[in-house]
Amino acid sequence: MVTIQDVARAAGVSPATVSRVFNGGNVTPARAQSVQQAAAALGFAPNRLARSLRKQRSSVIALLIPDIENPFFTSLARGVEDAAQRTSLSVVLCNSDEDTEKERRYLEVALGEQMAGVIVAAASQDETDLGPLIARGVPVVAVDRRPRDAEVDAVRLDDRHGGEAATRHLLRAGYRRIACITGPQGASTSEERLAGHREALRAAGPGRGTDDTYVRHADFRVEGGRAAMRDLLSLPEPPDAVFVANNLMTIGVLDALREAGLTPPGTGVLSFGDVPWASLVRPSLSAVELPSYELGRTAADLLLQRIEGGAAPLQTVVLRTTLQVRESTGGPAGR
Amino acid sequence: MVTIQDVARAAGVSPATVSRVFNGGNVTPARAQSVQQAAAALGFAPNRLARSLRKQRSSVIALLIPDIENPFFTSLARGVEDAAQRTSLSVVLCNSDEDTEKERRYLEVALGEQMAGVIVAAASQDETDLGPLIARGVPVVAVDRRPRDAEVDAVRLDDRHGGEAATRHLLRAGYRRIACITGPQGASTSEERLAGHREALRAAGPGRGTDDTYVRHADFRVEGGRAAMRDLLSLPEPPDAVFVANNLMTIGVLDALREAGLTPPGTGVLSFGDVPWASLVRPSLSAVELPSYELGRTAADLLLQRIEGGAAPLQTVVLRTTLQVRESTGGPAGR
DNA sequence: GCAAAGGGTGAAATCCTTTTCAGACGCAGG
DNA sequence: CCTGCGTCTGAAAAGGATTTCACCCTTTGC
Repeated sequence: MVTIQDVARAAGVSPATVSRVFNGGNVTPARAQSVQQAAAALGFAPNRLARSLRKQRSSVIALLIPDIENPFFTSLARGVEDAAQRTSLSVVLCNSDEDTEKERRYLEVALGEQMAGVIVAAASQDETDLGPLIARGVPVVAVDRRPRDAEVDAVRLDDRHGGEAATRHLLRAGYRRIACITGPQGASTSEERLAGHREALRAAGPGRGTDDTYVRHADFRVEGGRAAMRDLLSLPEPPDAVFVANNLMTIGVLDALREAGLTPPGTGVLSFGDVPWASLVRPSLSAVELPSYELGRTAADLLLQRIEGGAAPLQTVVLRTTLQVRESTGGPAGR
Repeated sequence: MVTIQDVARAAGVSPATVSRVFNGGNVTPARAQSVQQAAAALGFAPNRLARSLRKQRSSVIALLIPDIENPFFTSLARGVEDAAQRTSLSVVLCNSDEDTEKERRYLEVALGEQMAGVIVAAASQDETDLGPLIARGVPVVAVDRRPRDAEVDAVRLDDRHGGEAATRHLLRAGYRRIACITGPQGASTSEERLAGHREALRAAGPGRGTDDTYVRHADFRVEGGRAAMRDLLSLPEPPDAVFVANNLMTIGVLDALREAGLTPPGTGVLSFGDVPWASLVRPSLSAVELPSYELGRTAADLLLQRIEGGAAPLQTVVLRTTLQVRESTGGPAGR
């Protein structure tokens, strides 16, 4: 391995000078050039471990997401990348797979590798422990999901408002028995979206939105959505519409409906988050649109700001969701 | 930051002994226990930079993929992760976005961070330079796409055979003017799949499969597929079927067809790789099924083997694709 | 003409761990 | 009783960069 020493020797200078050439110290142009030449000739590439060890900070930031197969998160990842692109920091992506143990391992790596910062969409509200990172002063931004009690910057969606708008739309379209399939208990996004759903129901009439006959908790994945929908359809009085709290579960829901010989808008379906490759779905569905890319970009901007040393008070940025109405024919069958 | 020194002091031993406790050296049980306790009490987490620097190898492997928004690659990534899971190595994902410059940067990071190994689905057959990694003895496995002239282990699909099977299927179904939308020039997968397509045409009759009227090169993305299909449809005599060389482009193709008021199987569509969330597509499409997950797992197994020190001769593993016939109604309209 | 300021440079310390080396000790075999 | 071997331990070197410090040499300002 060719080291800074080798370059120094070849260029007839000290290692300190070589370092200055690469990091913008004061070096006379002539010397700088001969160092450049020597480095090029020897094929010198700085050892980033040594550099990071000395600087007590690496030039990598980690992005920790719970499901790499969900287009929402990959789009978010693109946003993070594009923001980081403009700096000298690299992004590495870690997929926790909604597994708190895997997540814990990745957080440990981030800490041990002295990463410059971490953006995390927490696998769990309670078990995700950002304490060690925060204690060591590593900048952390929570994105999408907020870990409880963590003193960190956060960027999230207006989940509650989005959920409310979704169910209100179904109500306006004339549906009467509106179910909600939300995510796992303990995820902030699950709870908030469900809360919005309940609020819309409550506003629609006294006594509504208080019982859980039509509420199901699933796992934010295709299979979970399918199972939950099957379960709802097996009720003596099945729902005539459903608000689904994420994109993947909606795919399962659509599949369960098809199985049962039902299709929107006969049964109303409103998804929180666009169904991936939505152009393929006929008839097209209304959905709450999520600014996933911007979520990532905003989180990255915030993180970069912190890394630069911004000691501003903690912020929470809430991005607006928008209801995208797409059904050609709205409302339940028979209307 | 609490270091191994602090633990040593607290436990009344030397740093060397603490290191031995954590890395399985010979230490008397009593001493070992007091070290464990001291470490726990102080919340000691080893500095992975220092460790890697000393060991000349980190415990991270990099997976470099060209498009994180393509479910084929995310599934591959899951395969890599699951294989690595069983070892003490962590996987970090890097998205090159089909951009050779970004890819170069990530390869530089992998080298500079002394990563234990690299799995790469190359953004380009020619510009992807694995030389420095190989020169320094870092194990590298090429997956899916093979960089030209690189002396590395490889795991890939039988692209040519898959392409041939696809077009042969369309021929058998009675289509006459079969187009091919393949990936960018210079990607090994593009070329091979196209070669298979041509071979099937040639086998069908003399003089066929030799001109490029119905061949388009696109970019493996939705938009590229859409544009290419529009272009094909604008021909004086448009094709009556198309073999599309990847999943995302197929989505664009289906969209372009819908625009033009066409649908399969009136116009035949055969995709290399399942259309994501295929359960949503009606009528369902035949496709060449790709073992994406196994591709990742196999590549990781191979890499891990190399990292362990296996000095076996270079291998290329070719995984079989299978034609999945799904159309309820086969063949062109009017048959 | 002199003092102060500041640019350019190299030696050496530093970051934190692993690993080598040598020494101390206990025990078995002769 | 001595030799030899294996286990356990700590001091110190090693890994490769950055950064501090001290020094020299020019300028600049008065």
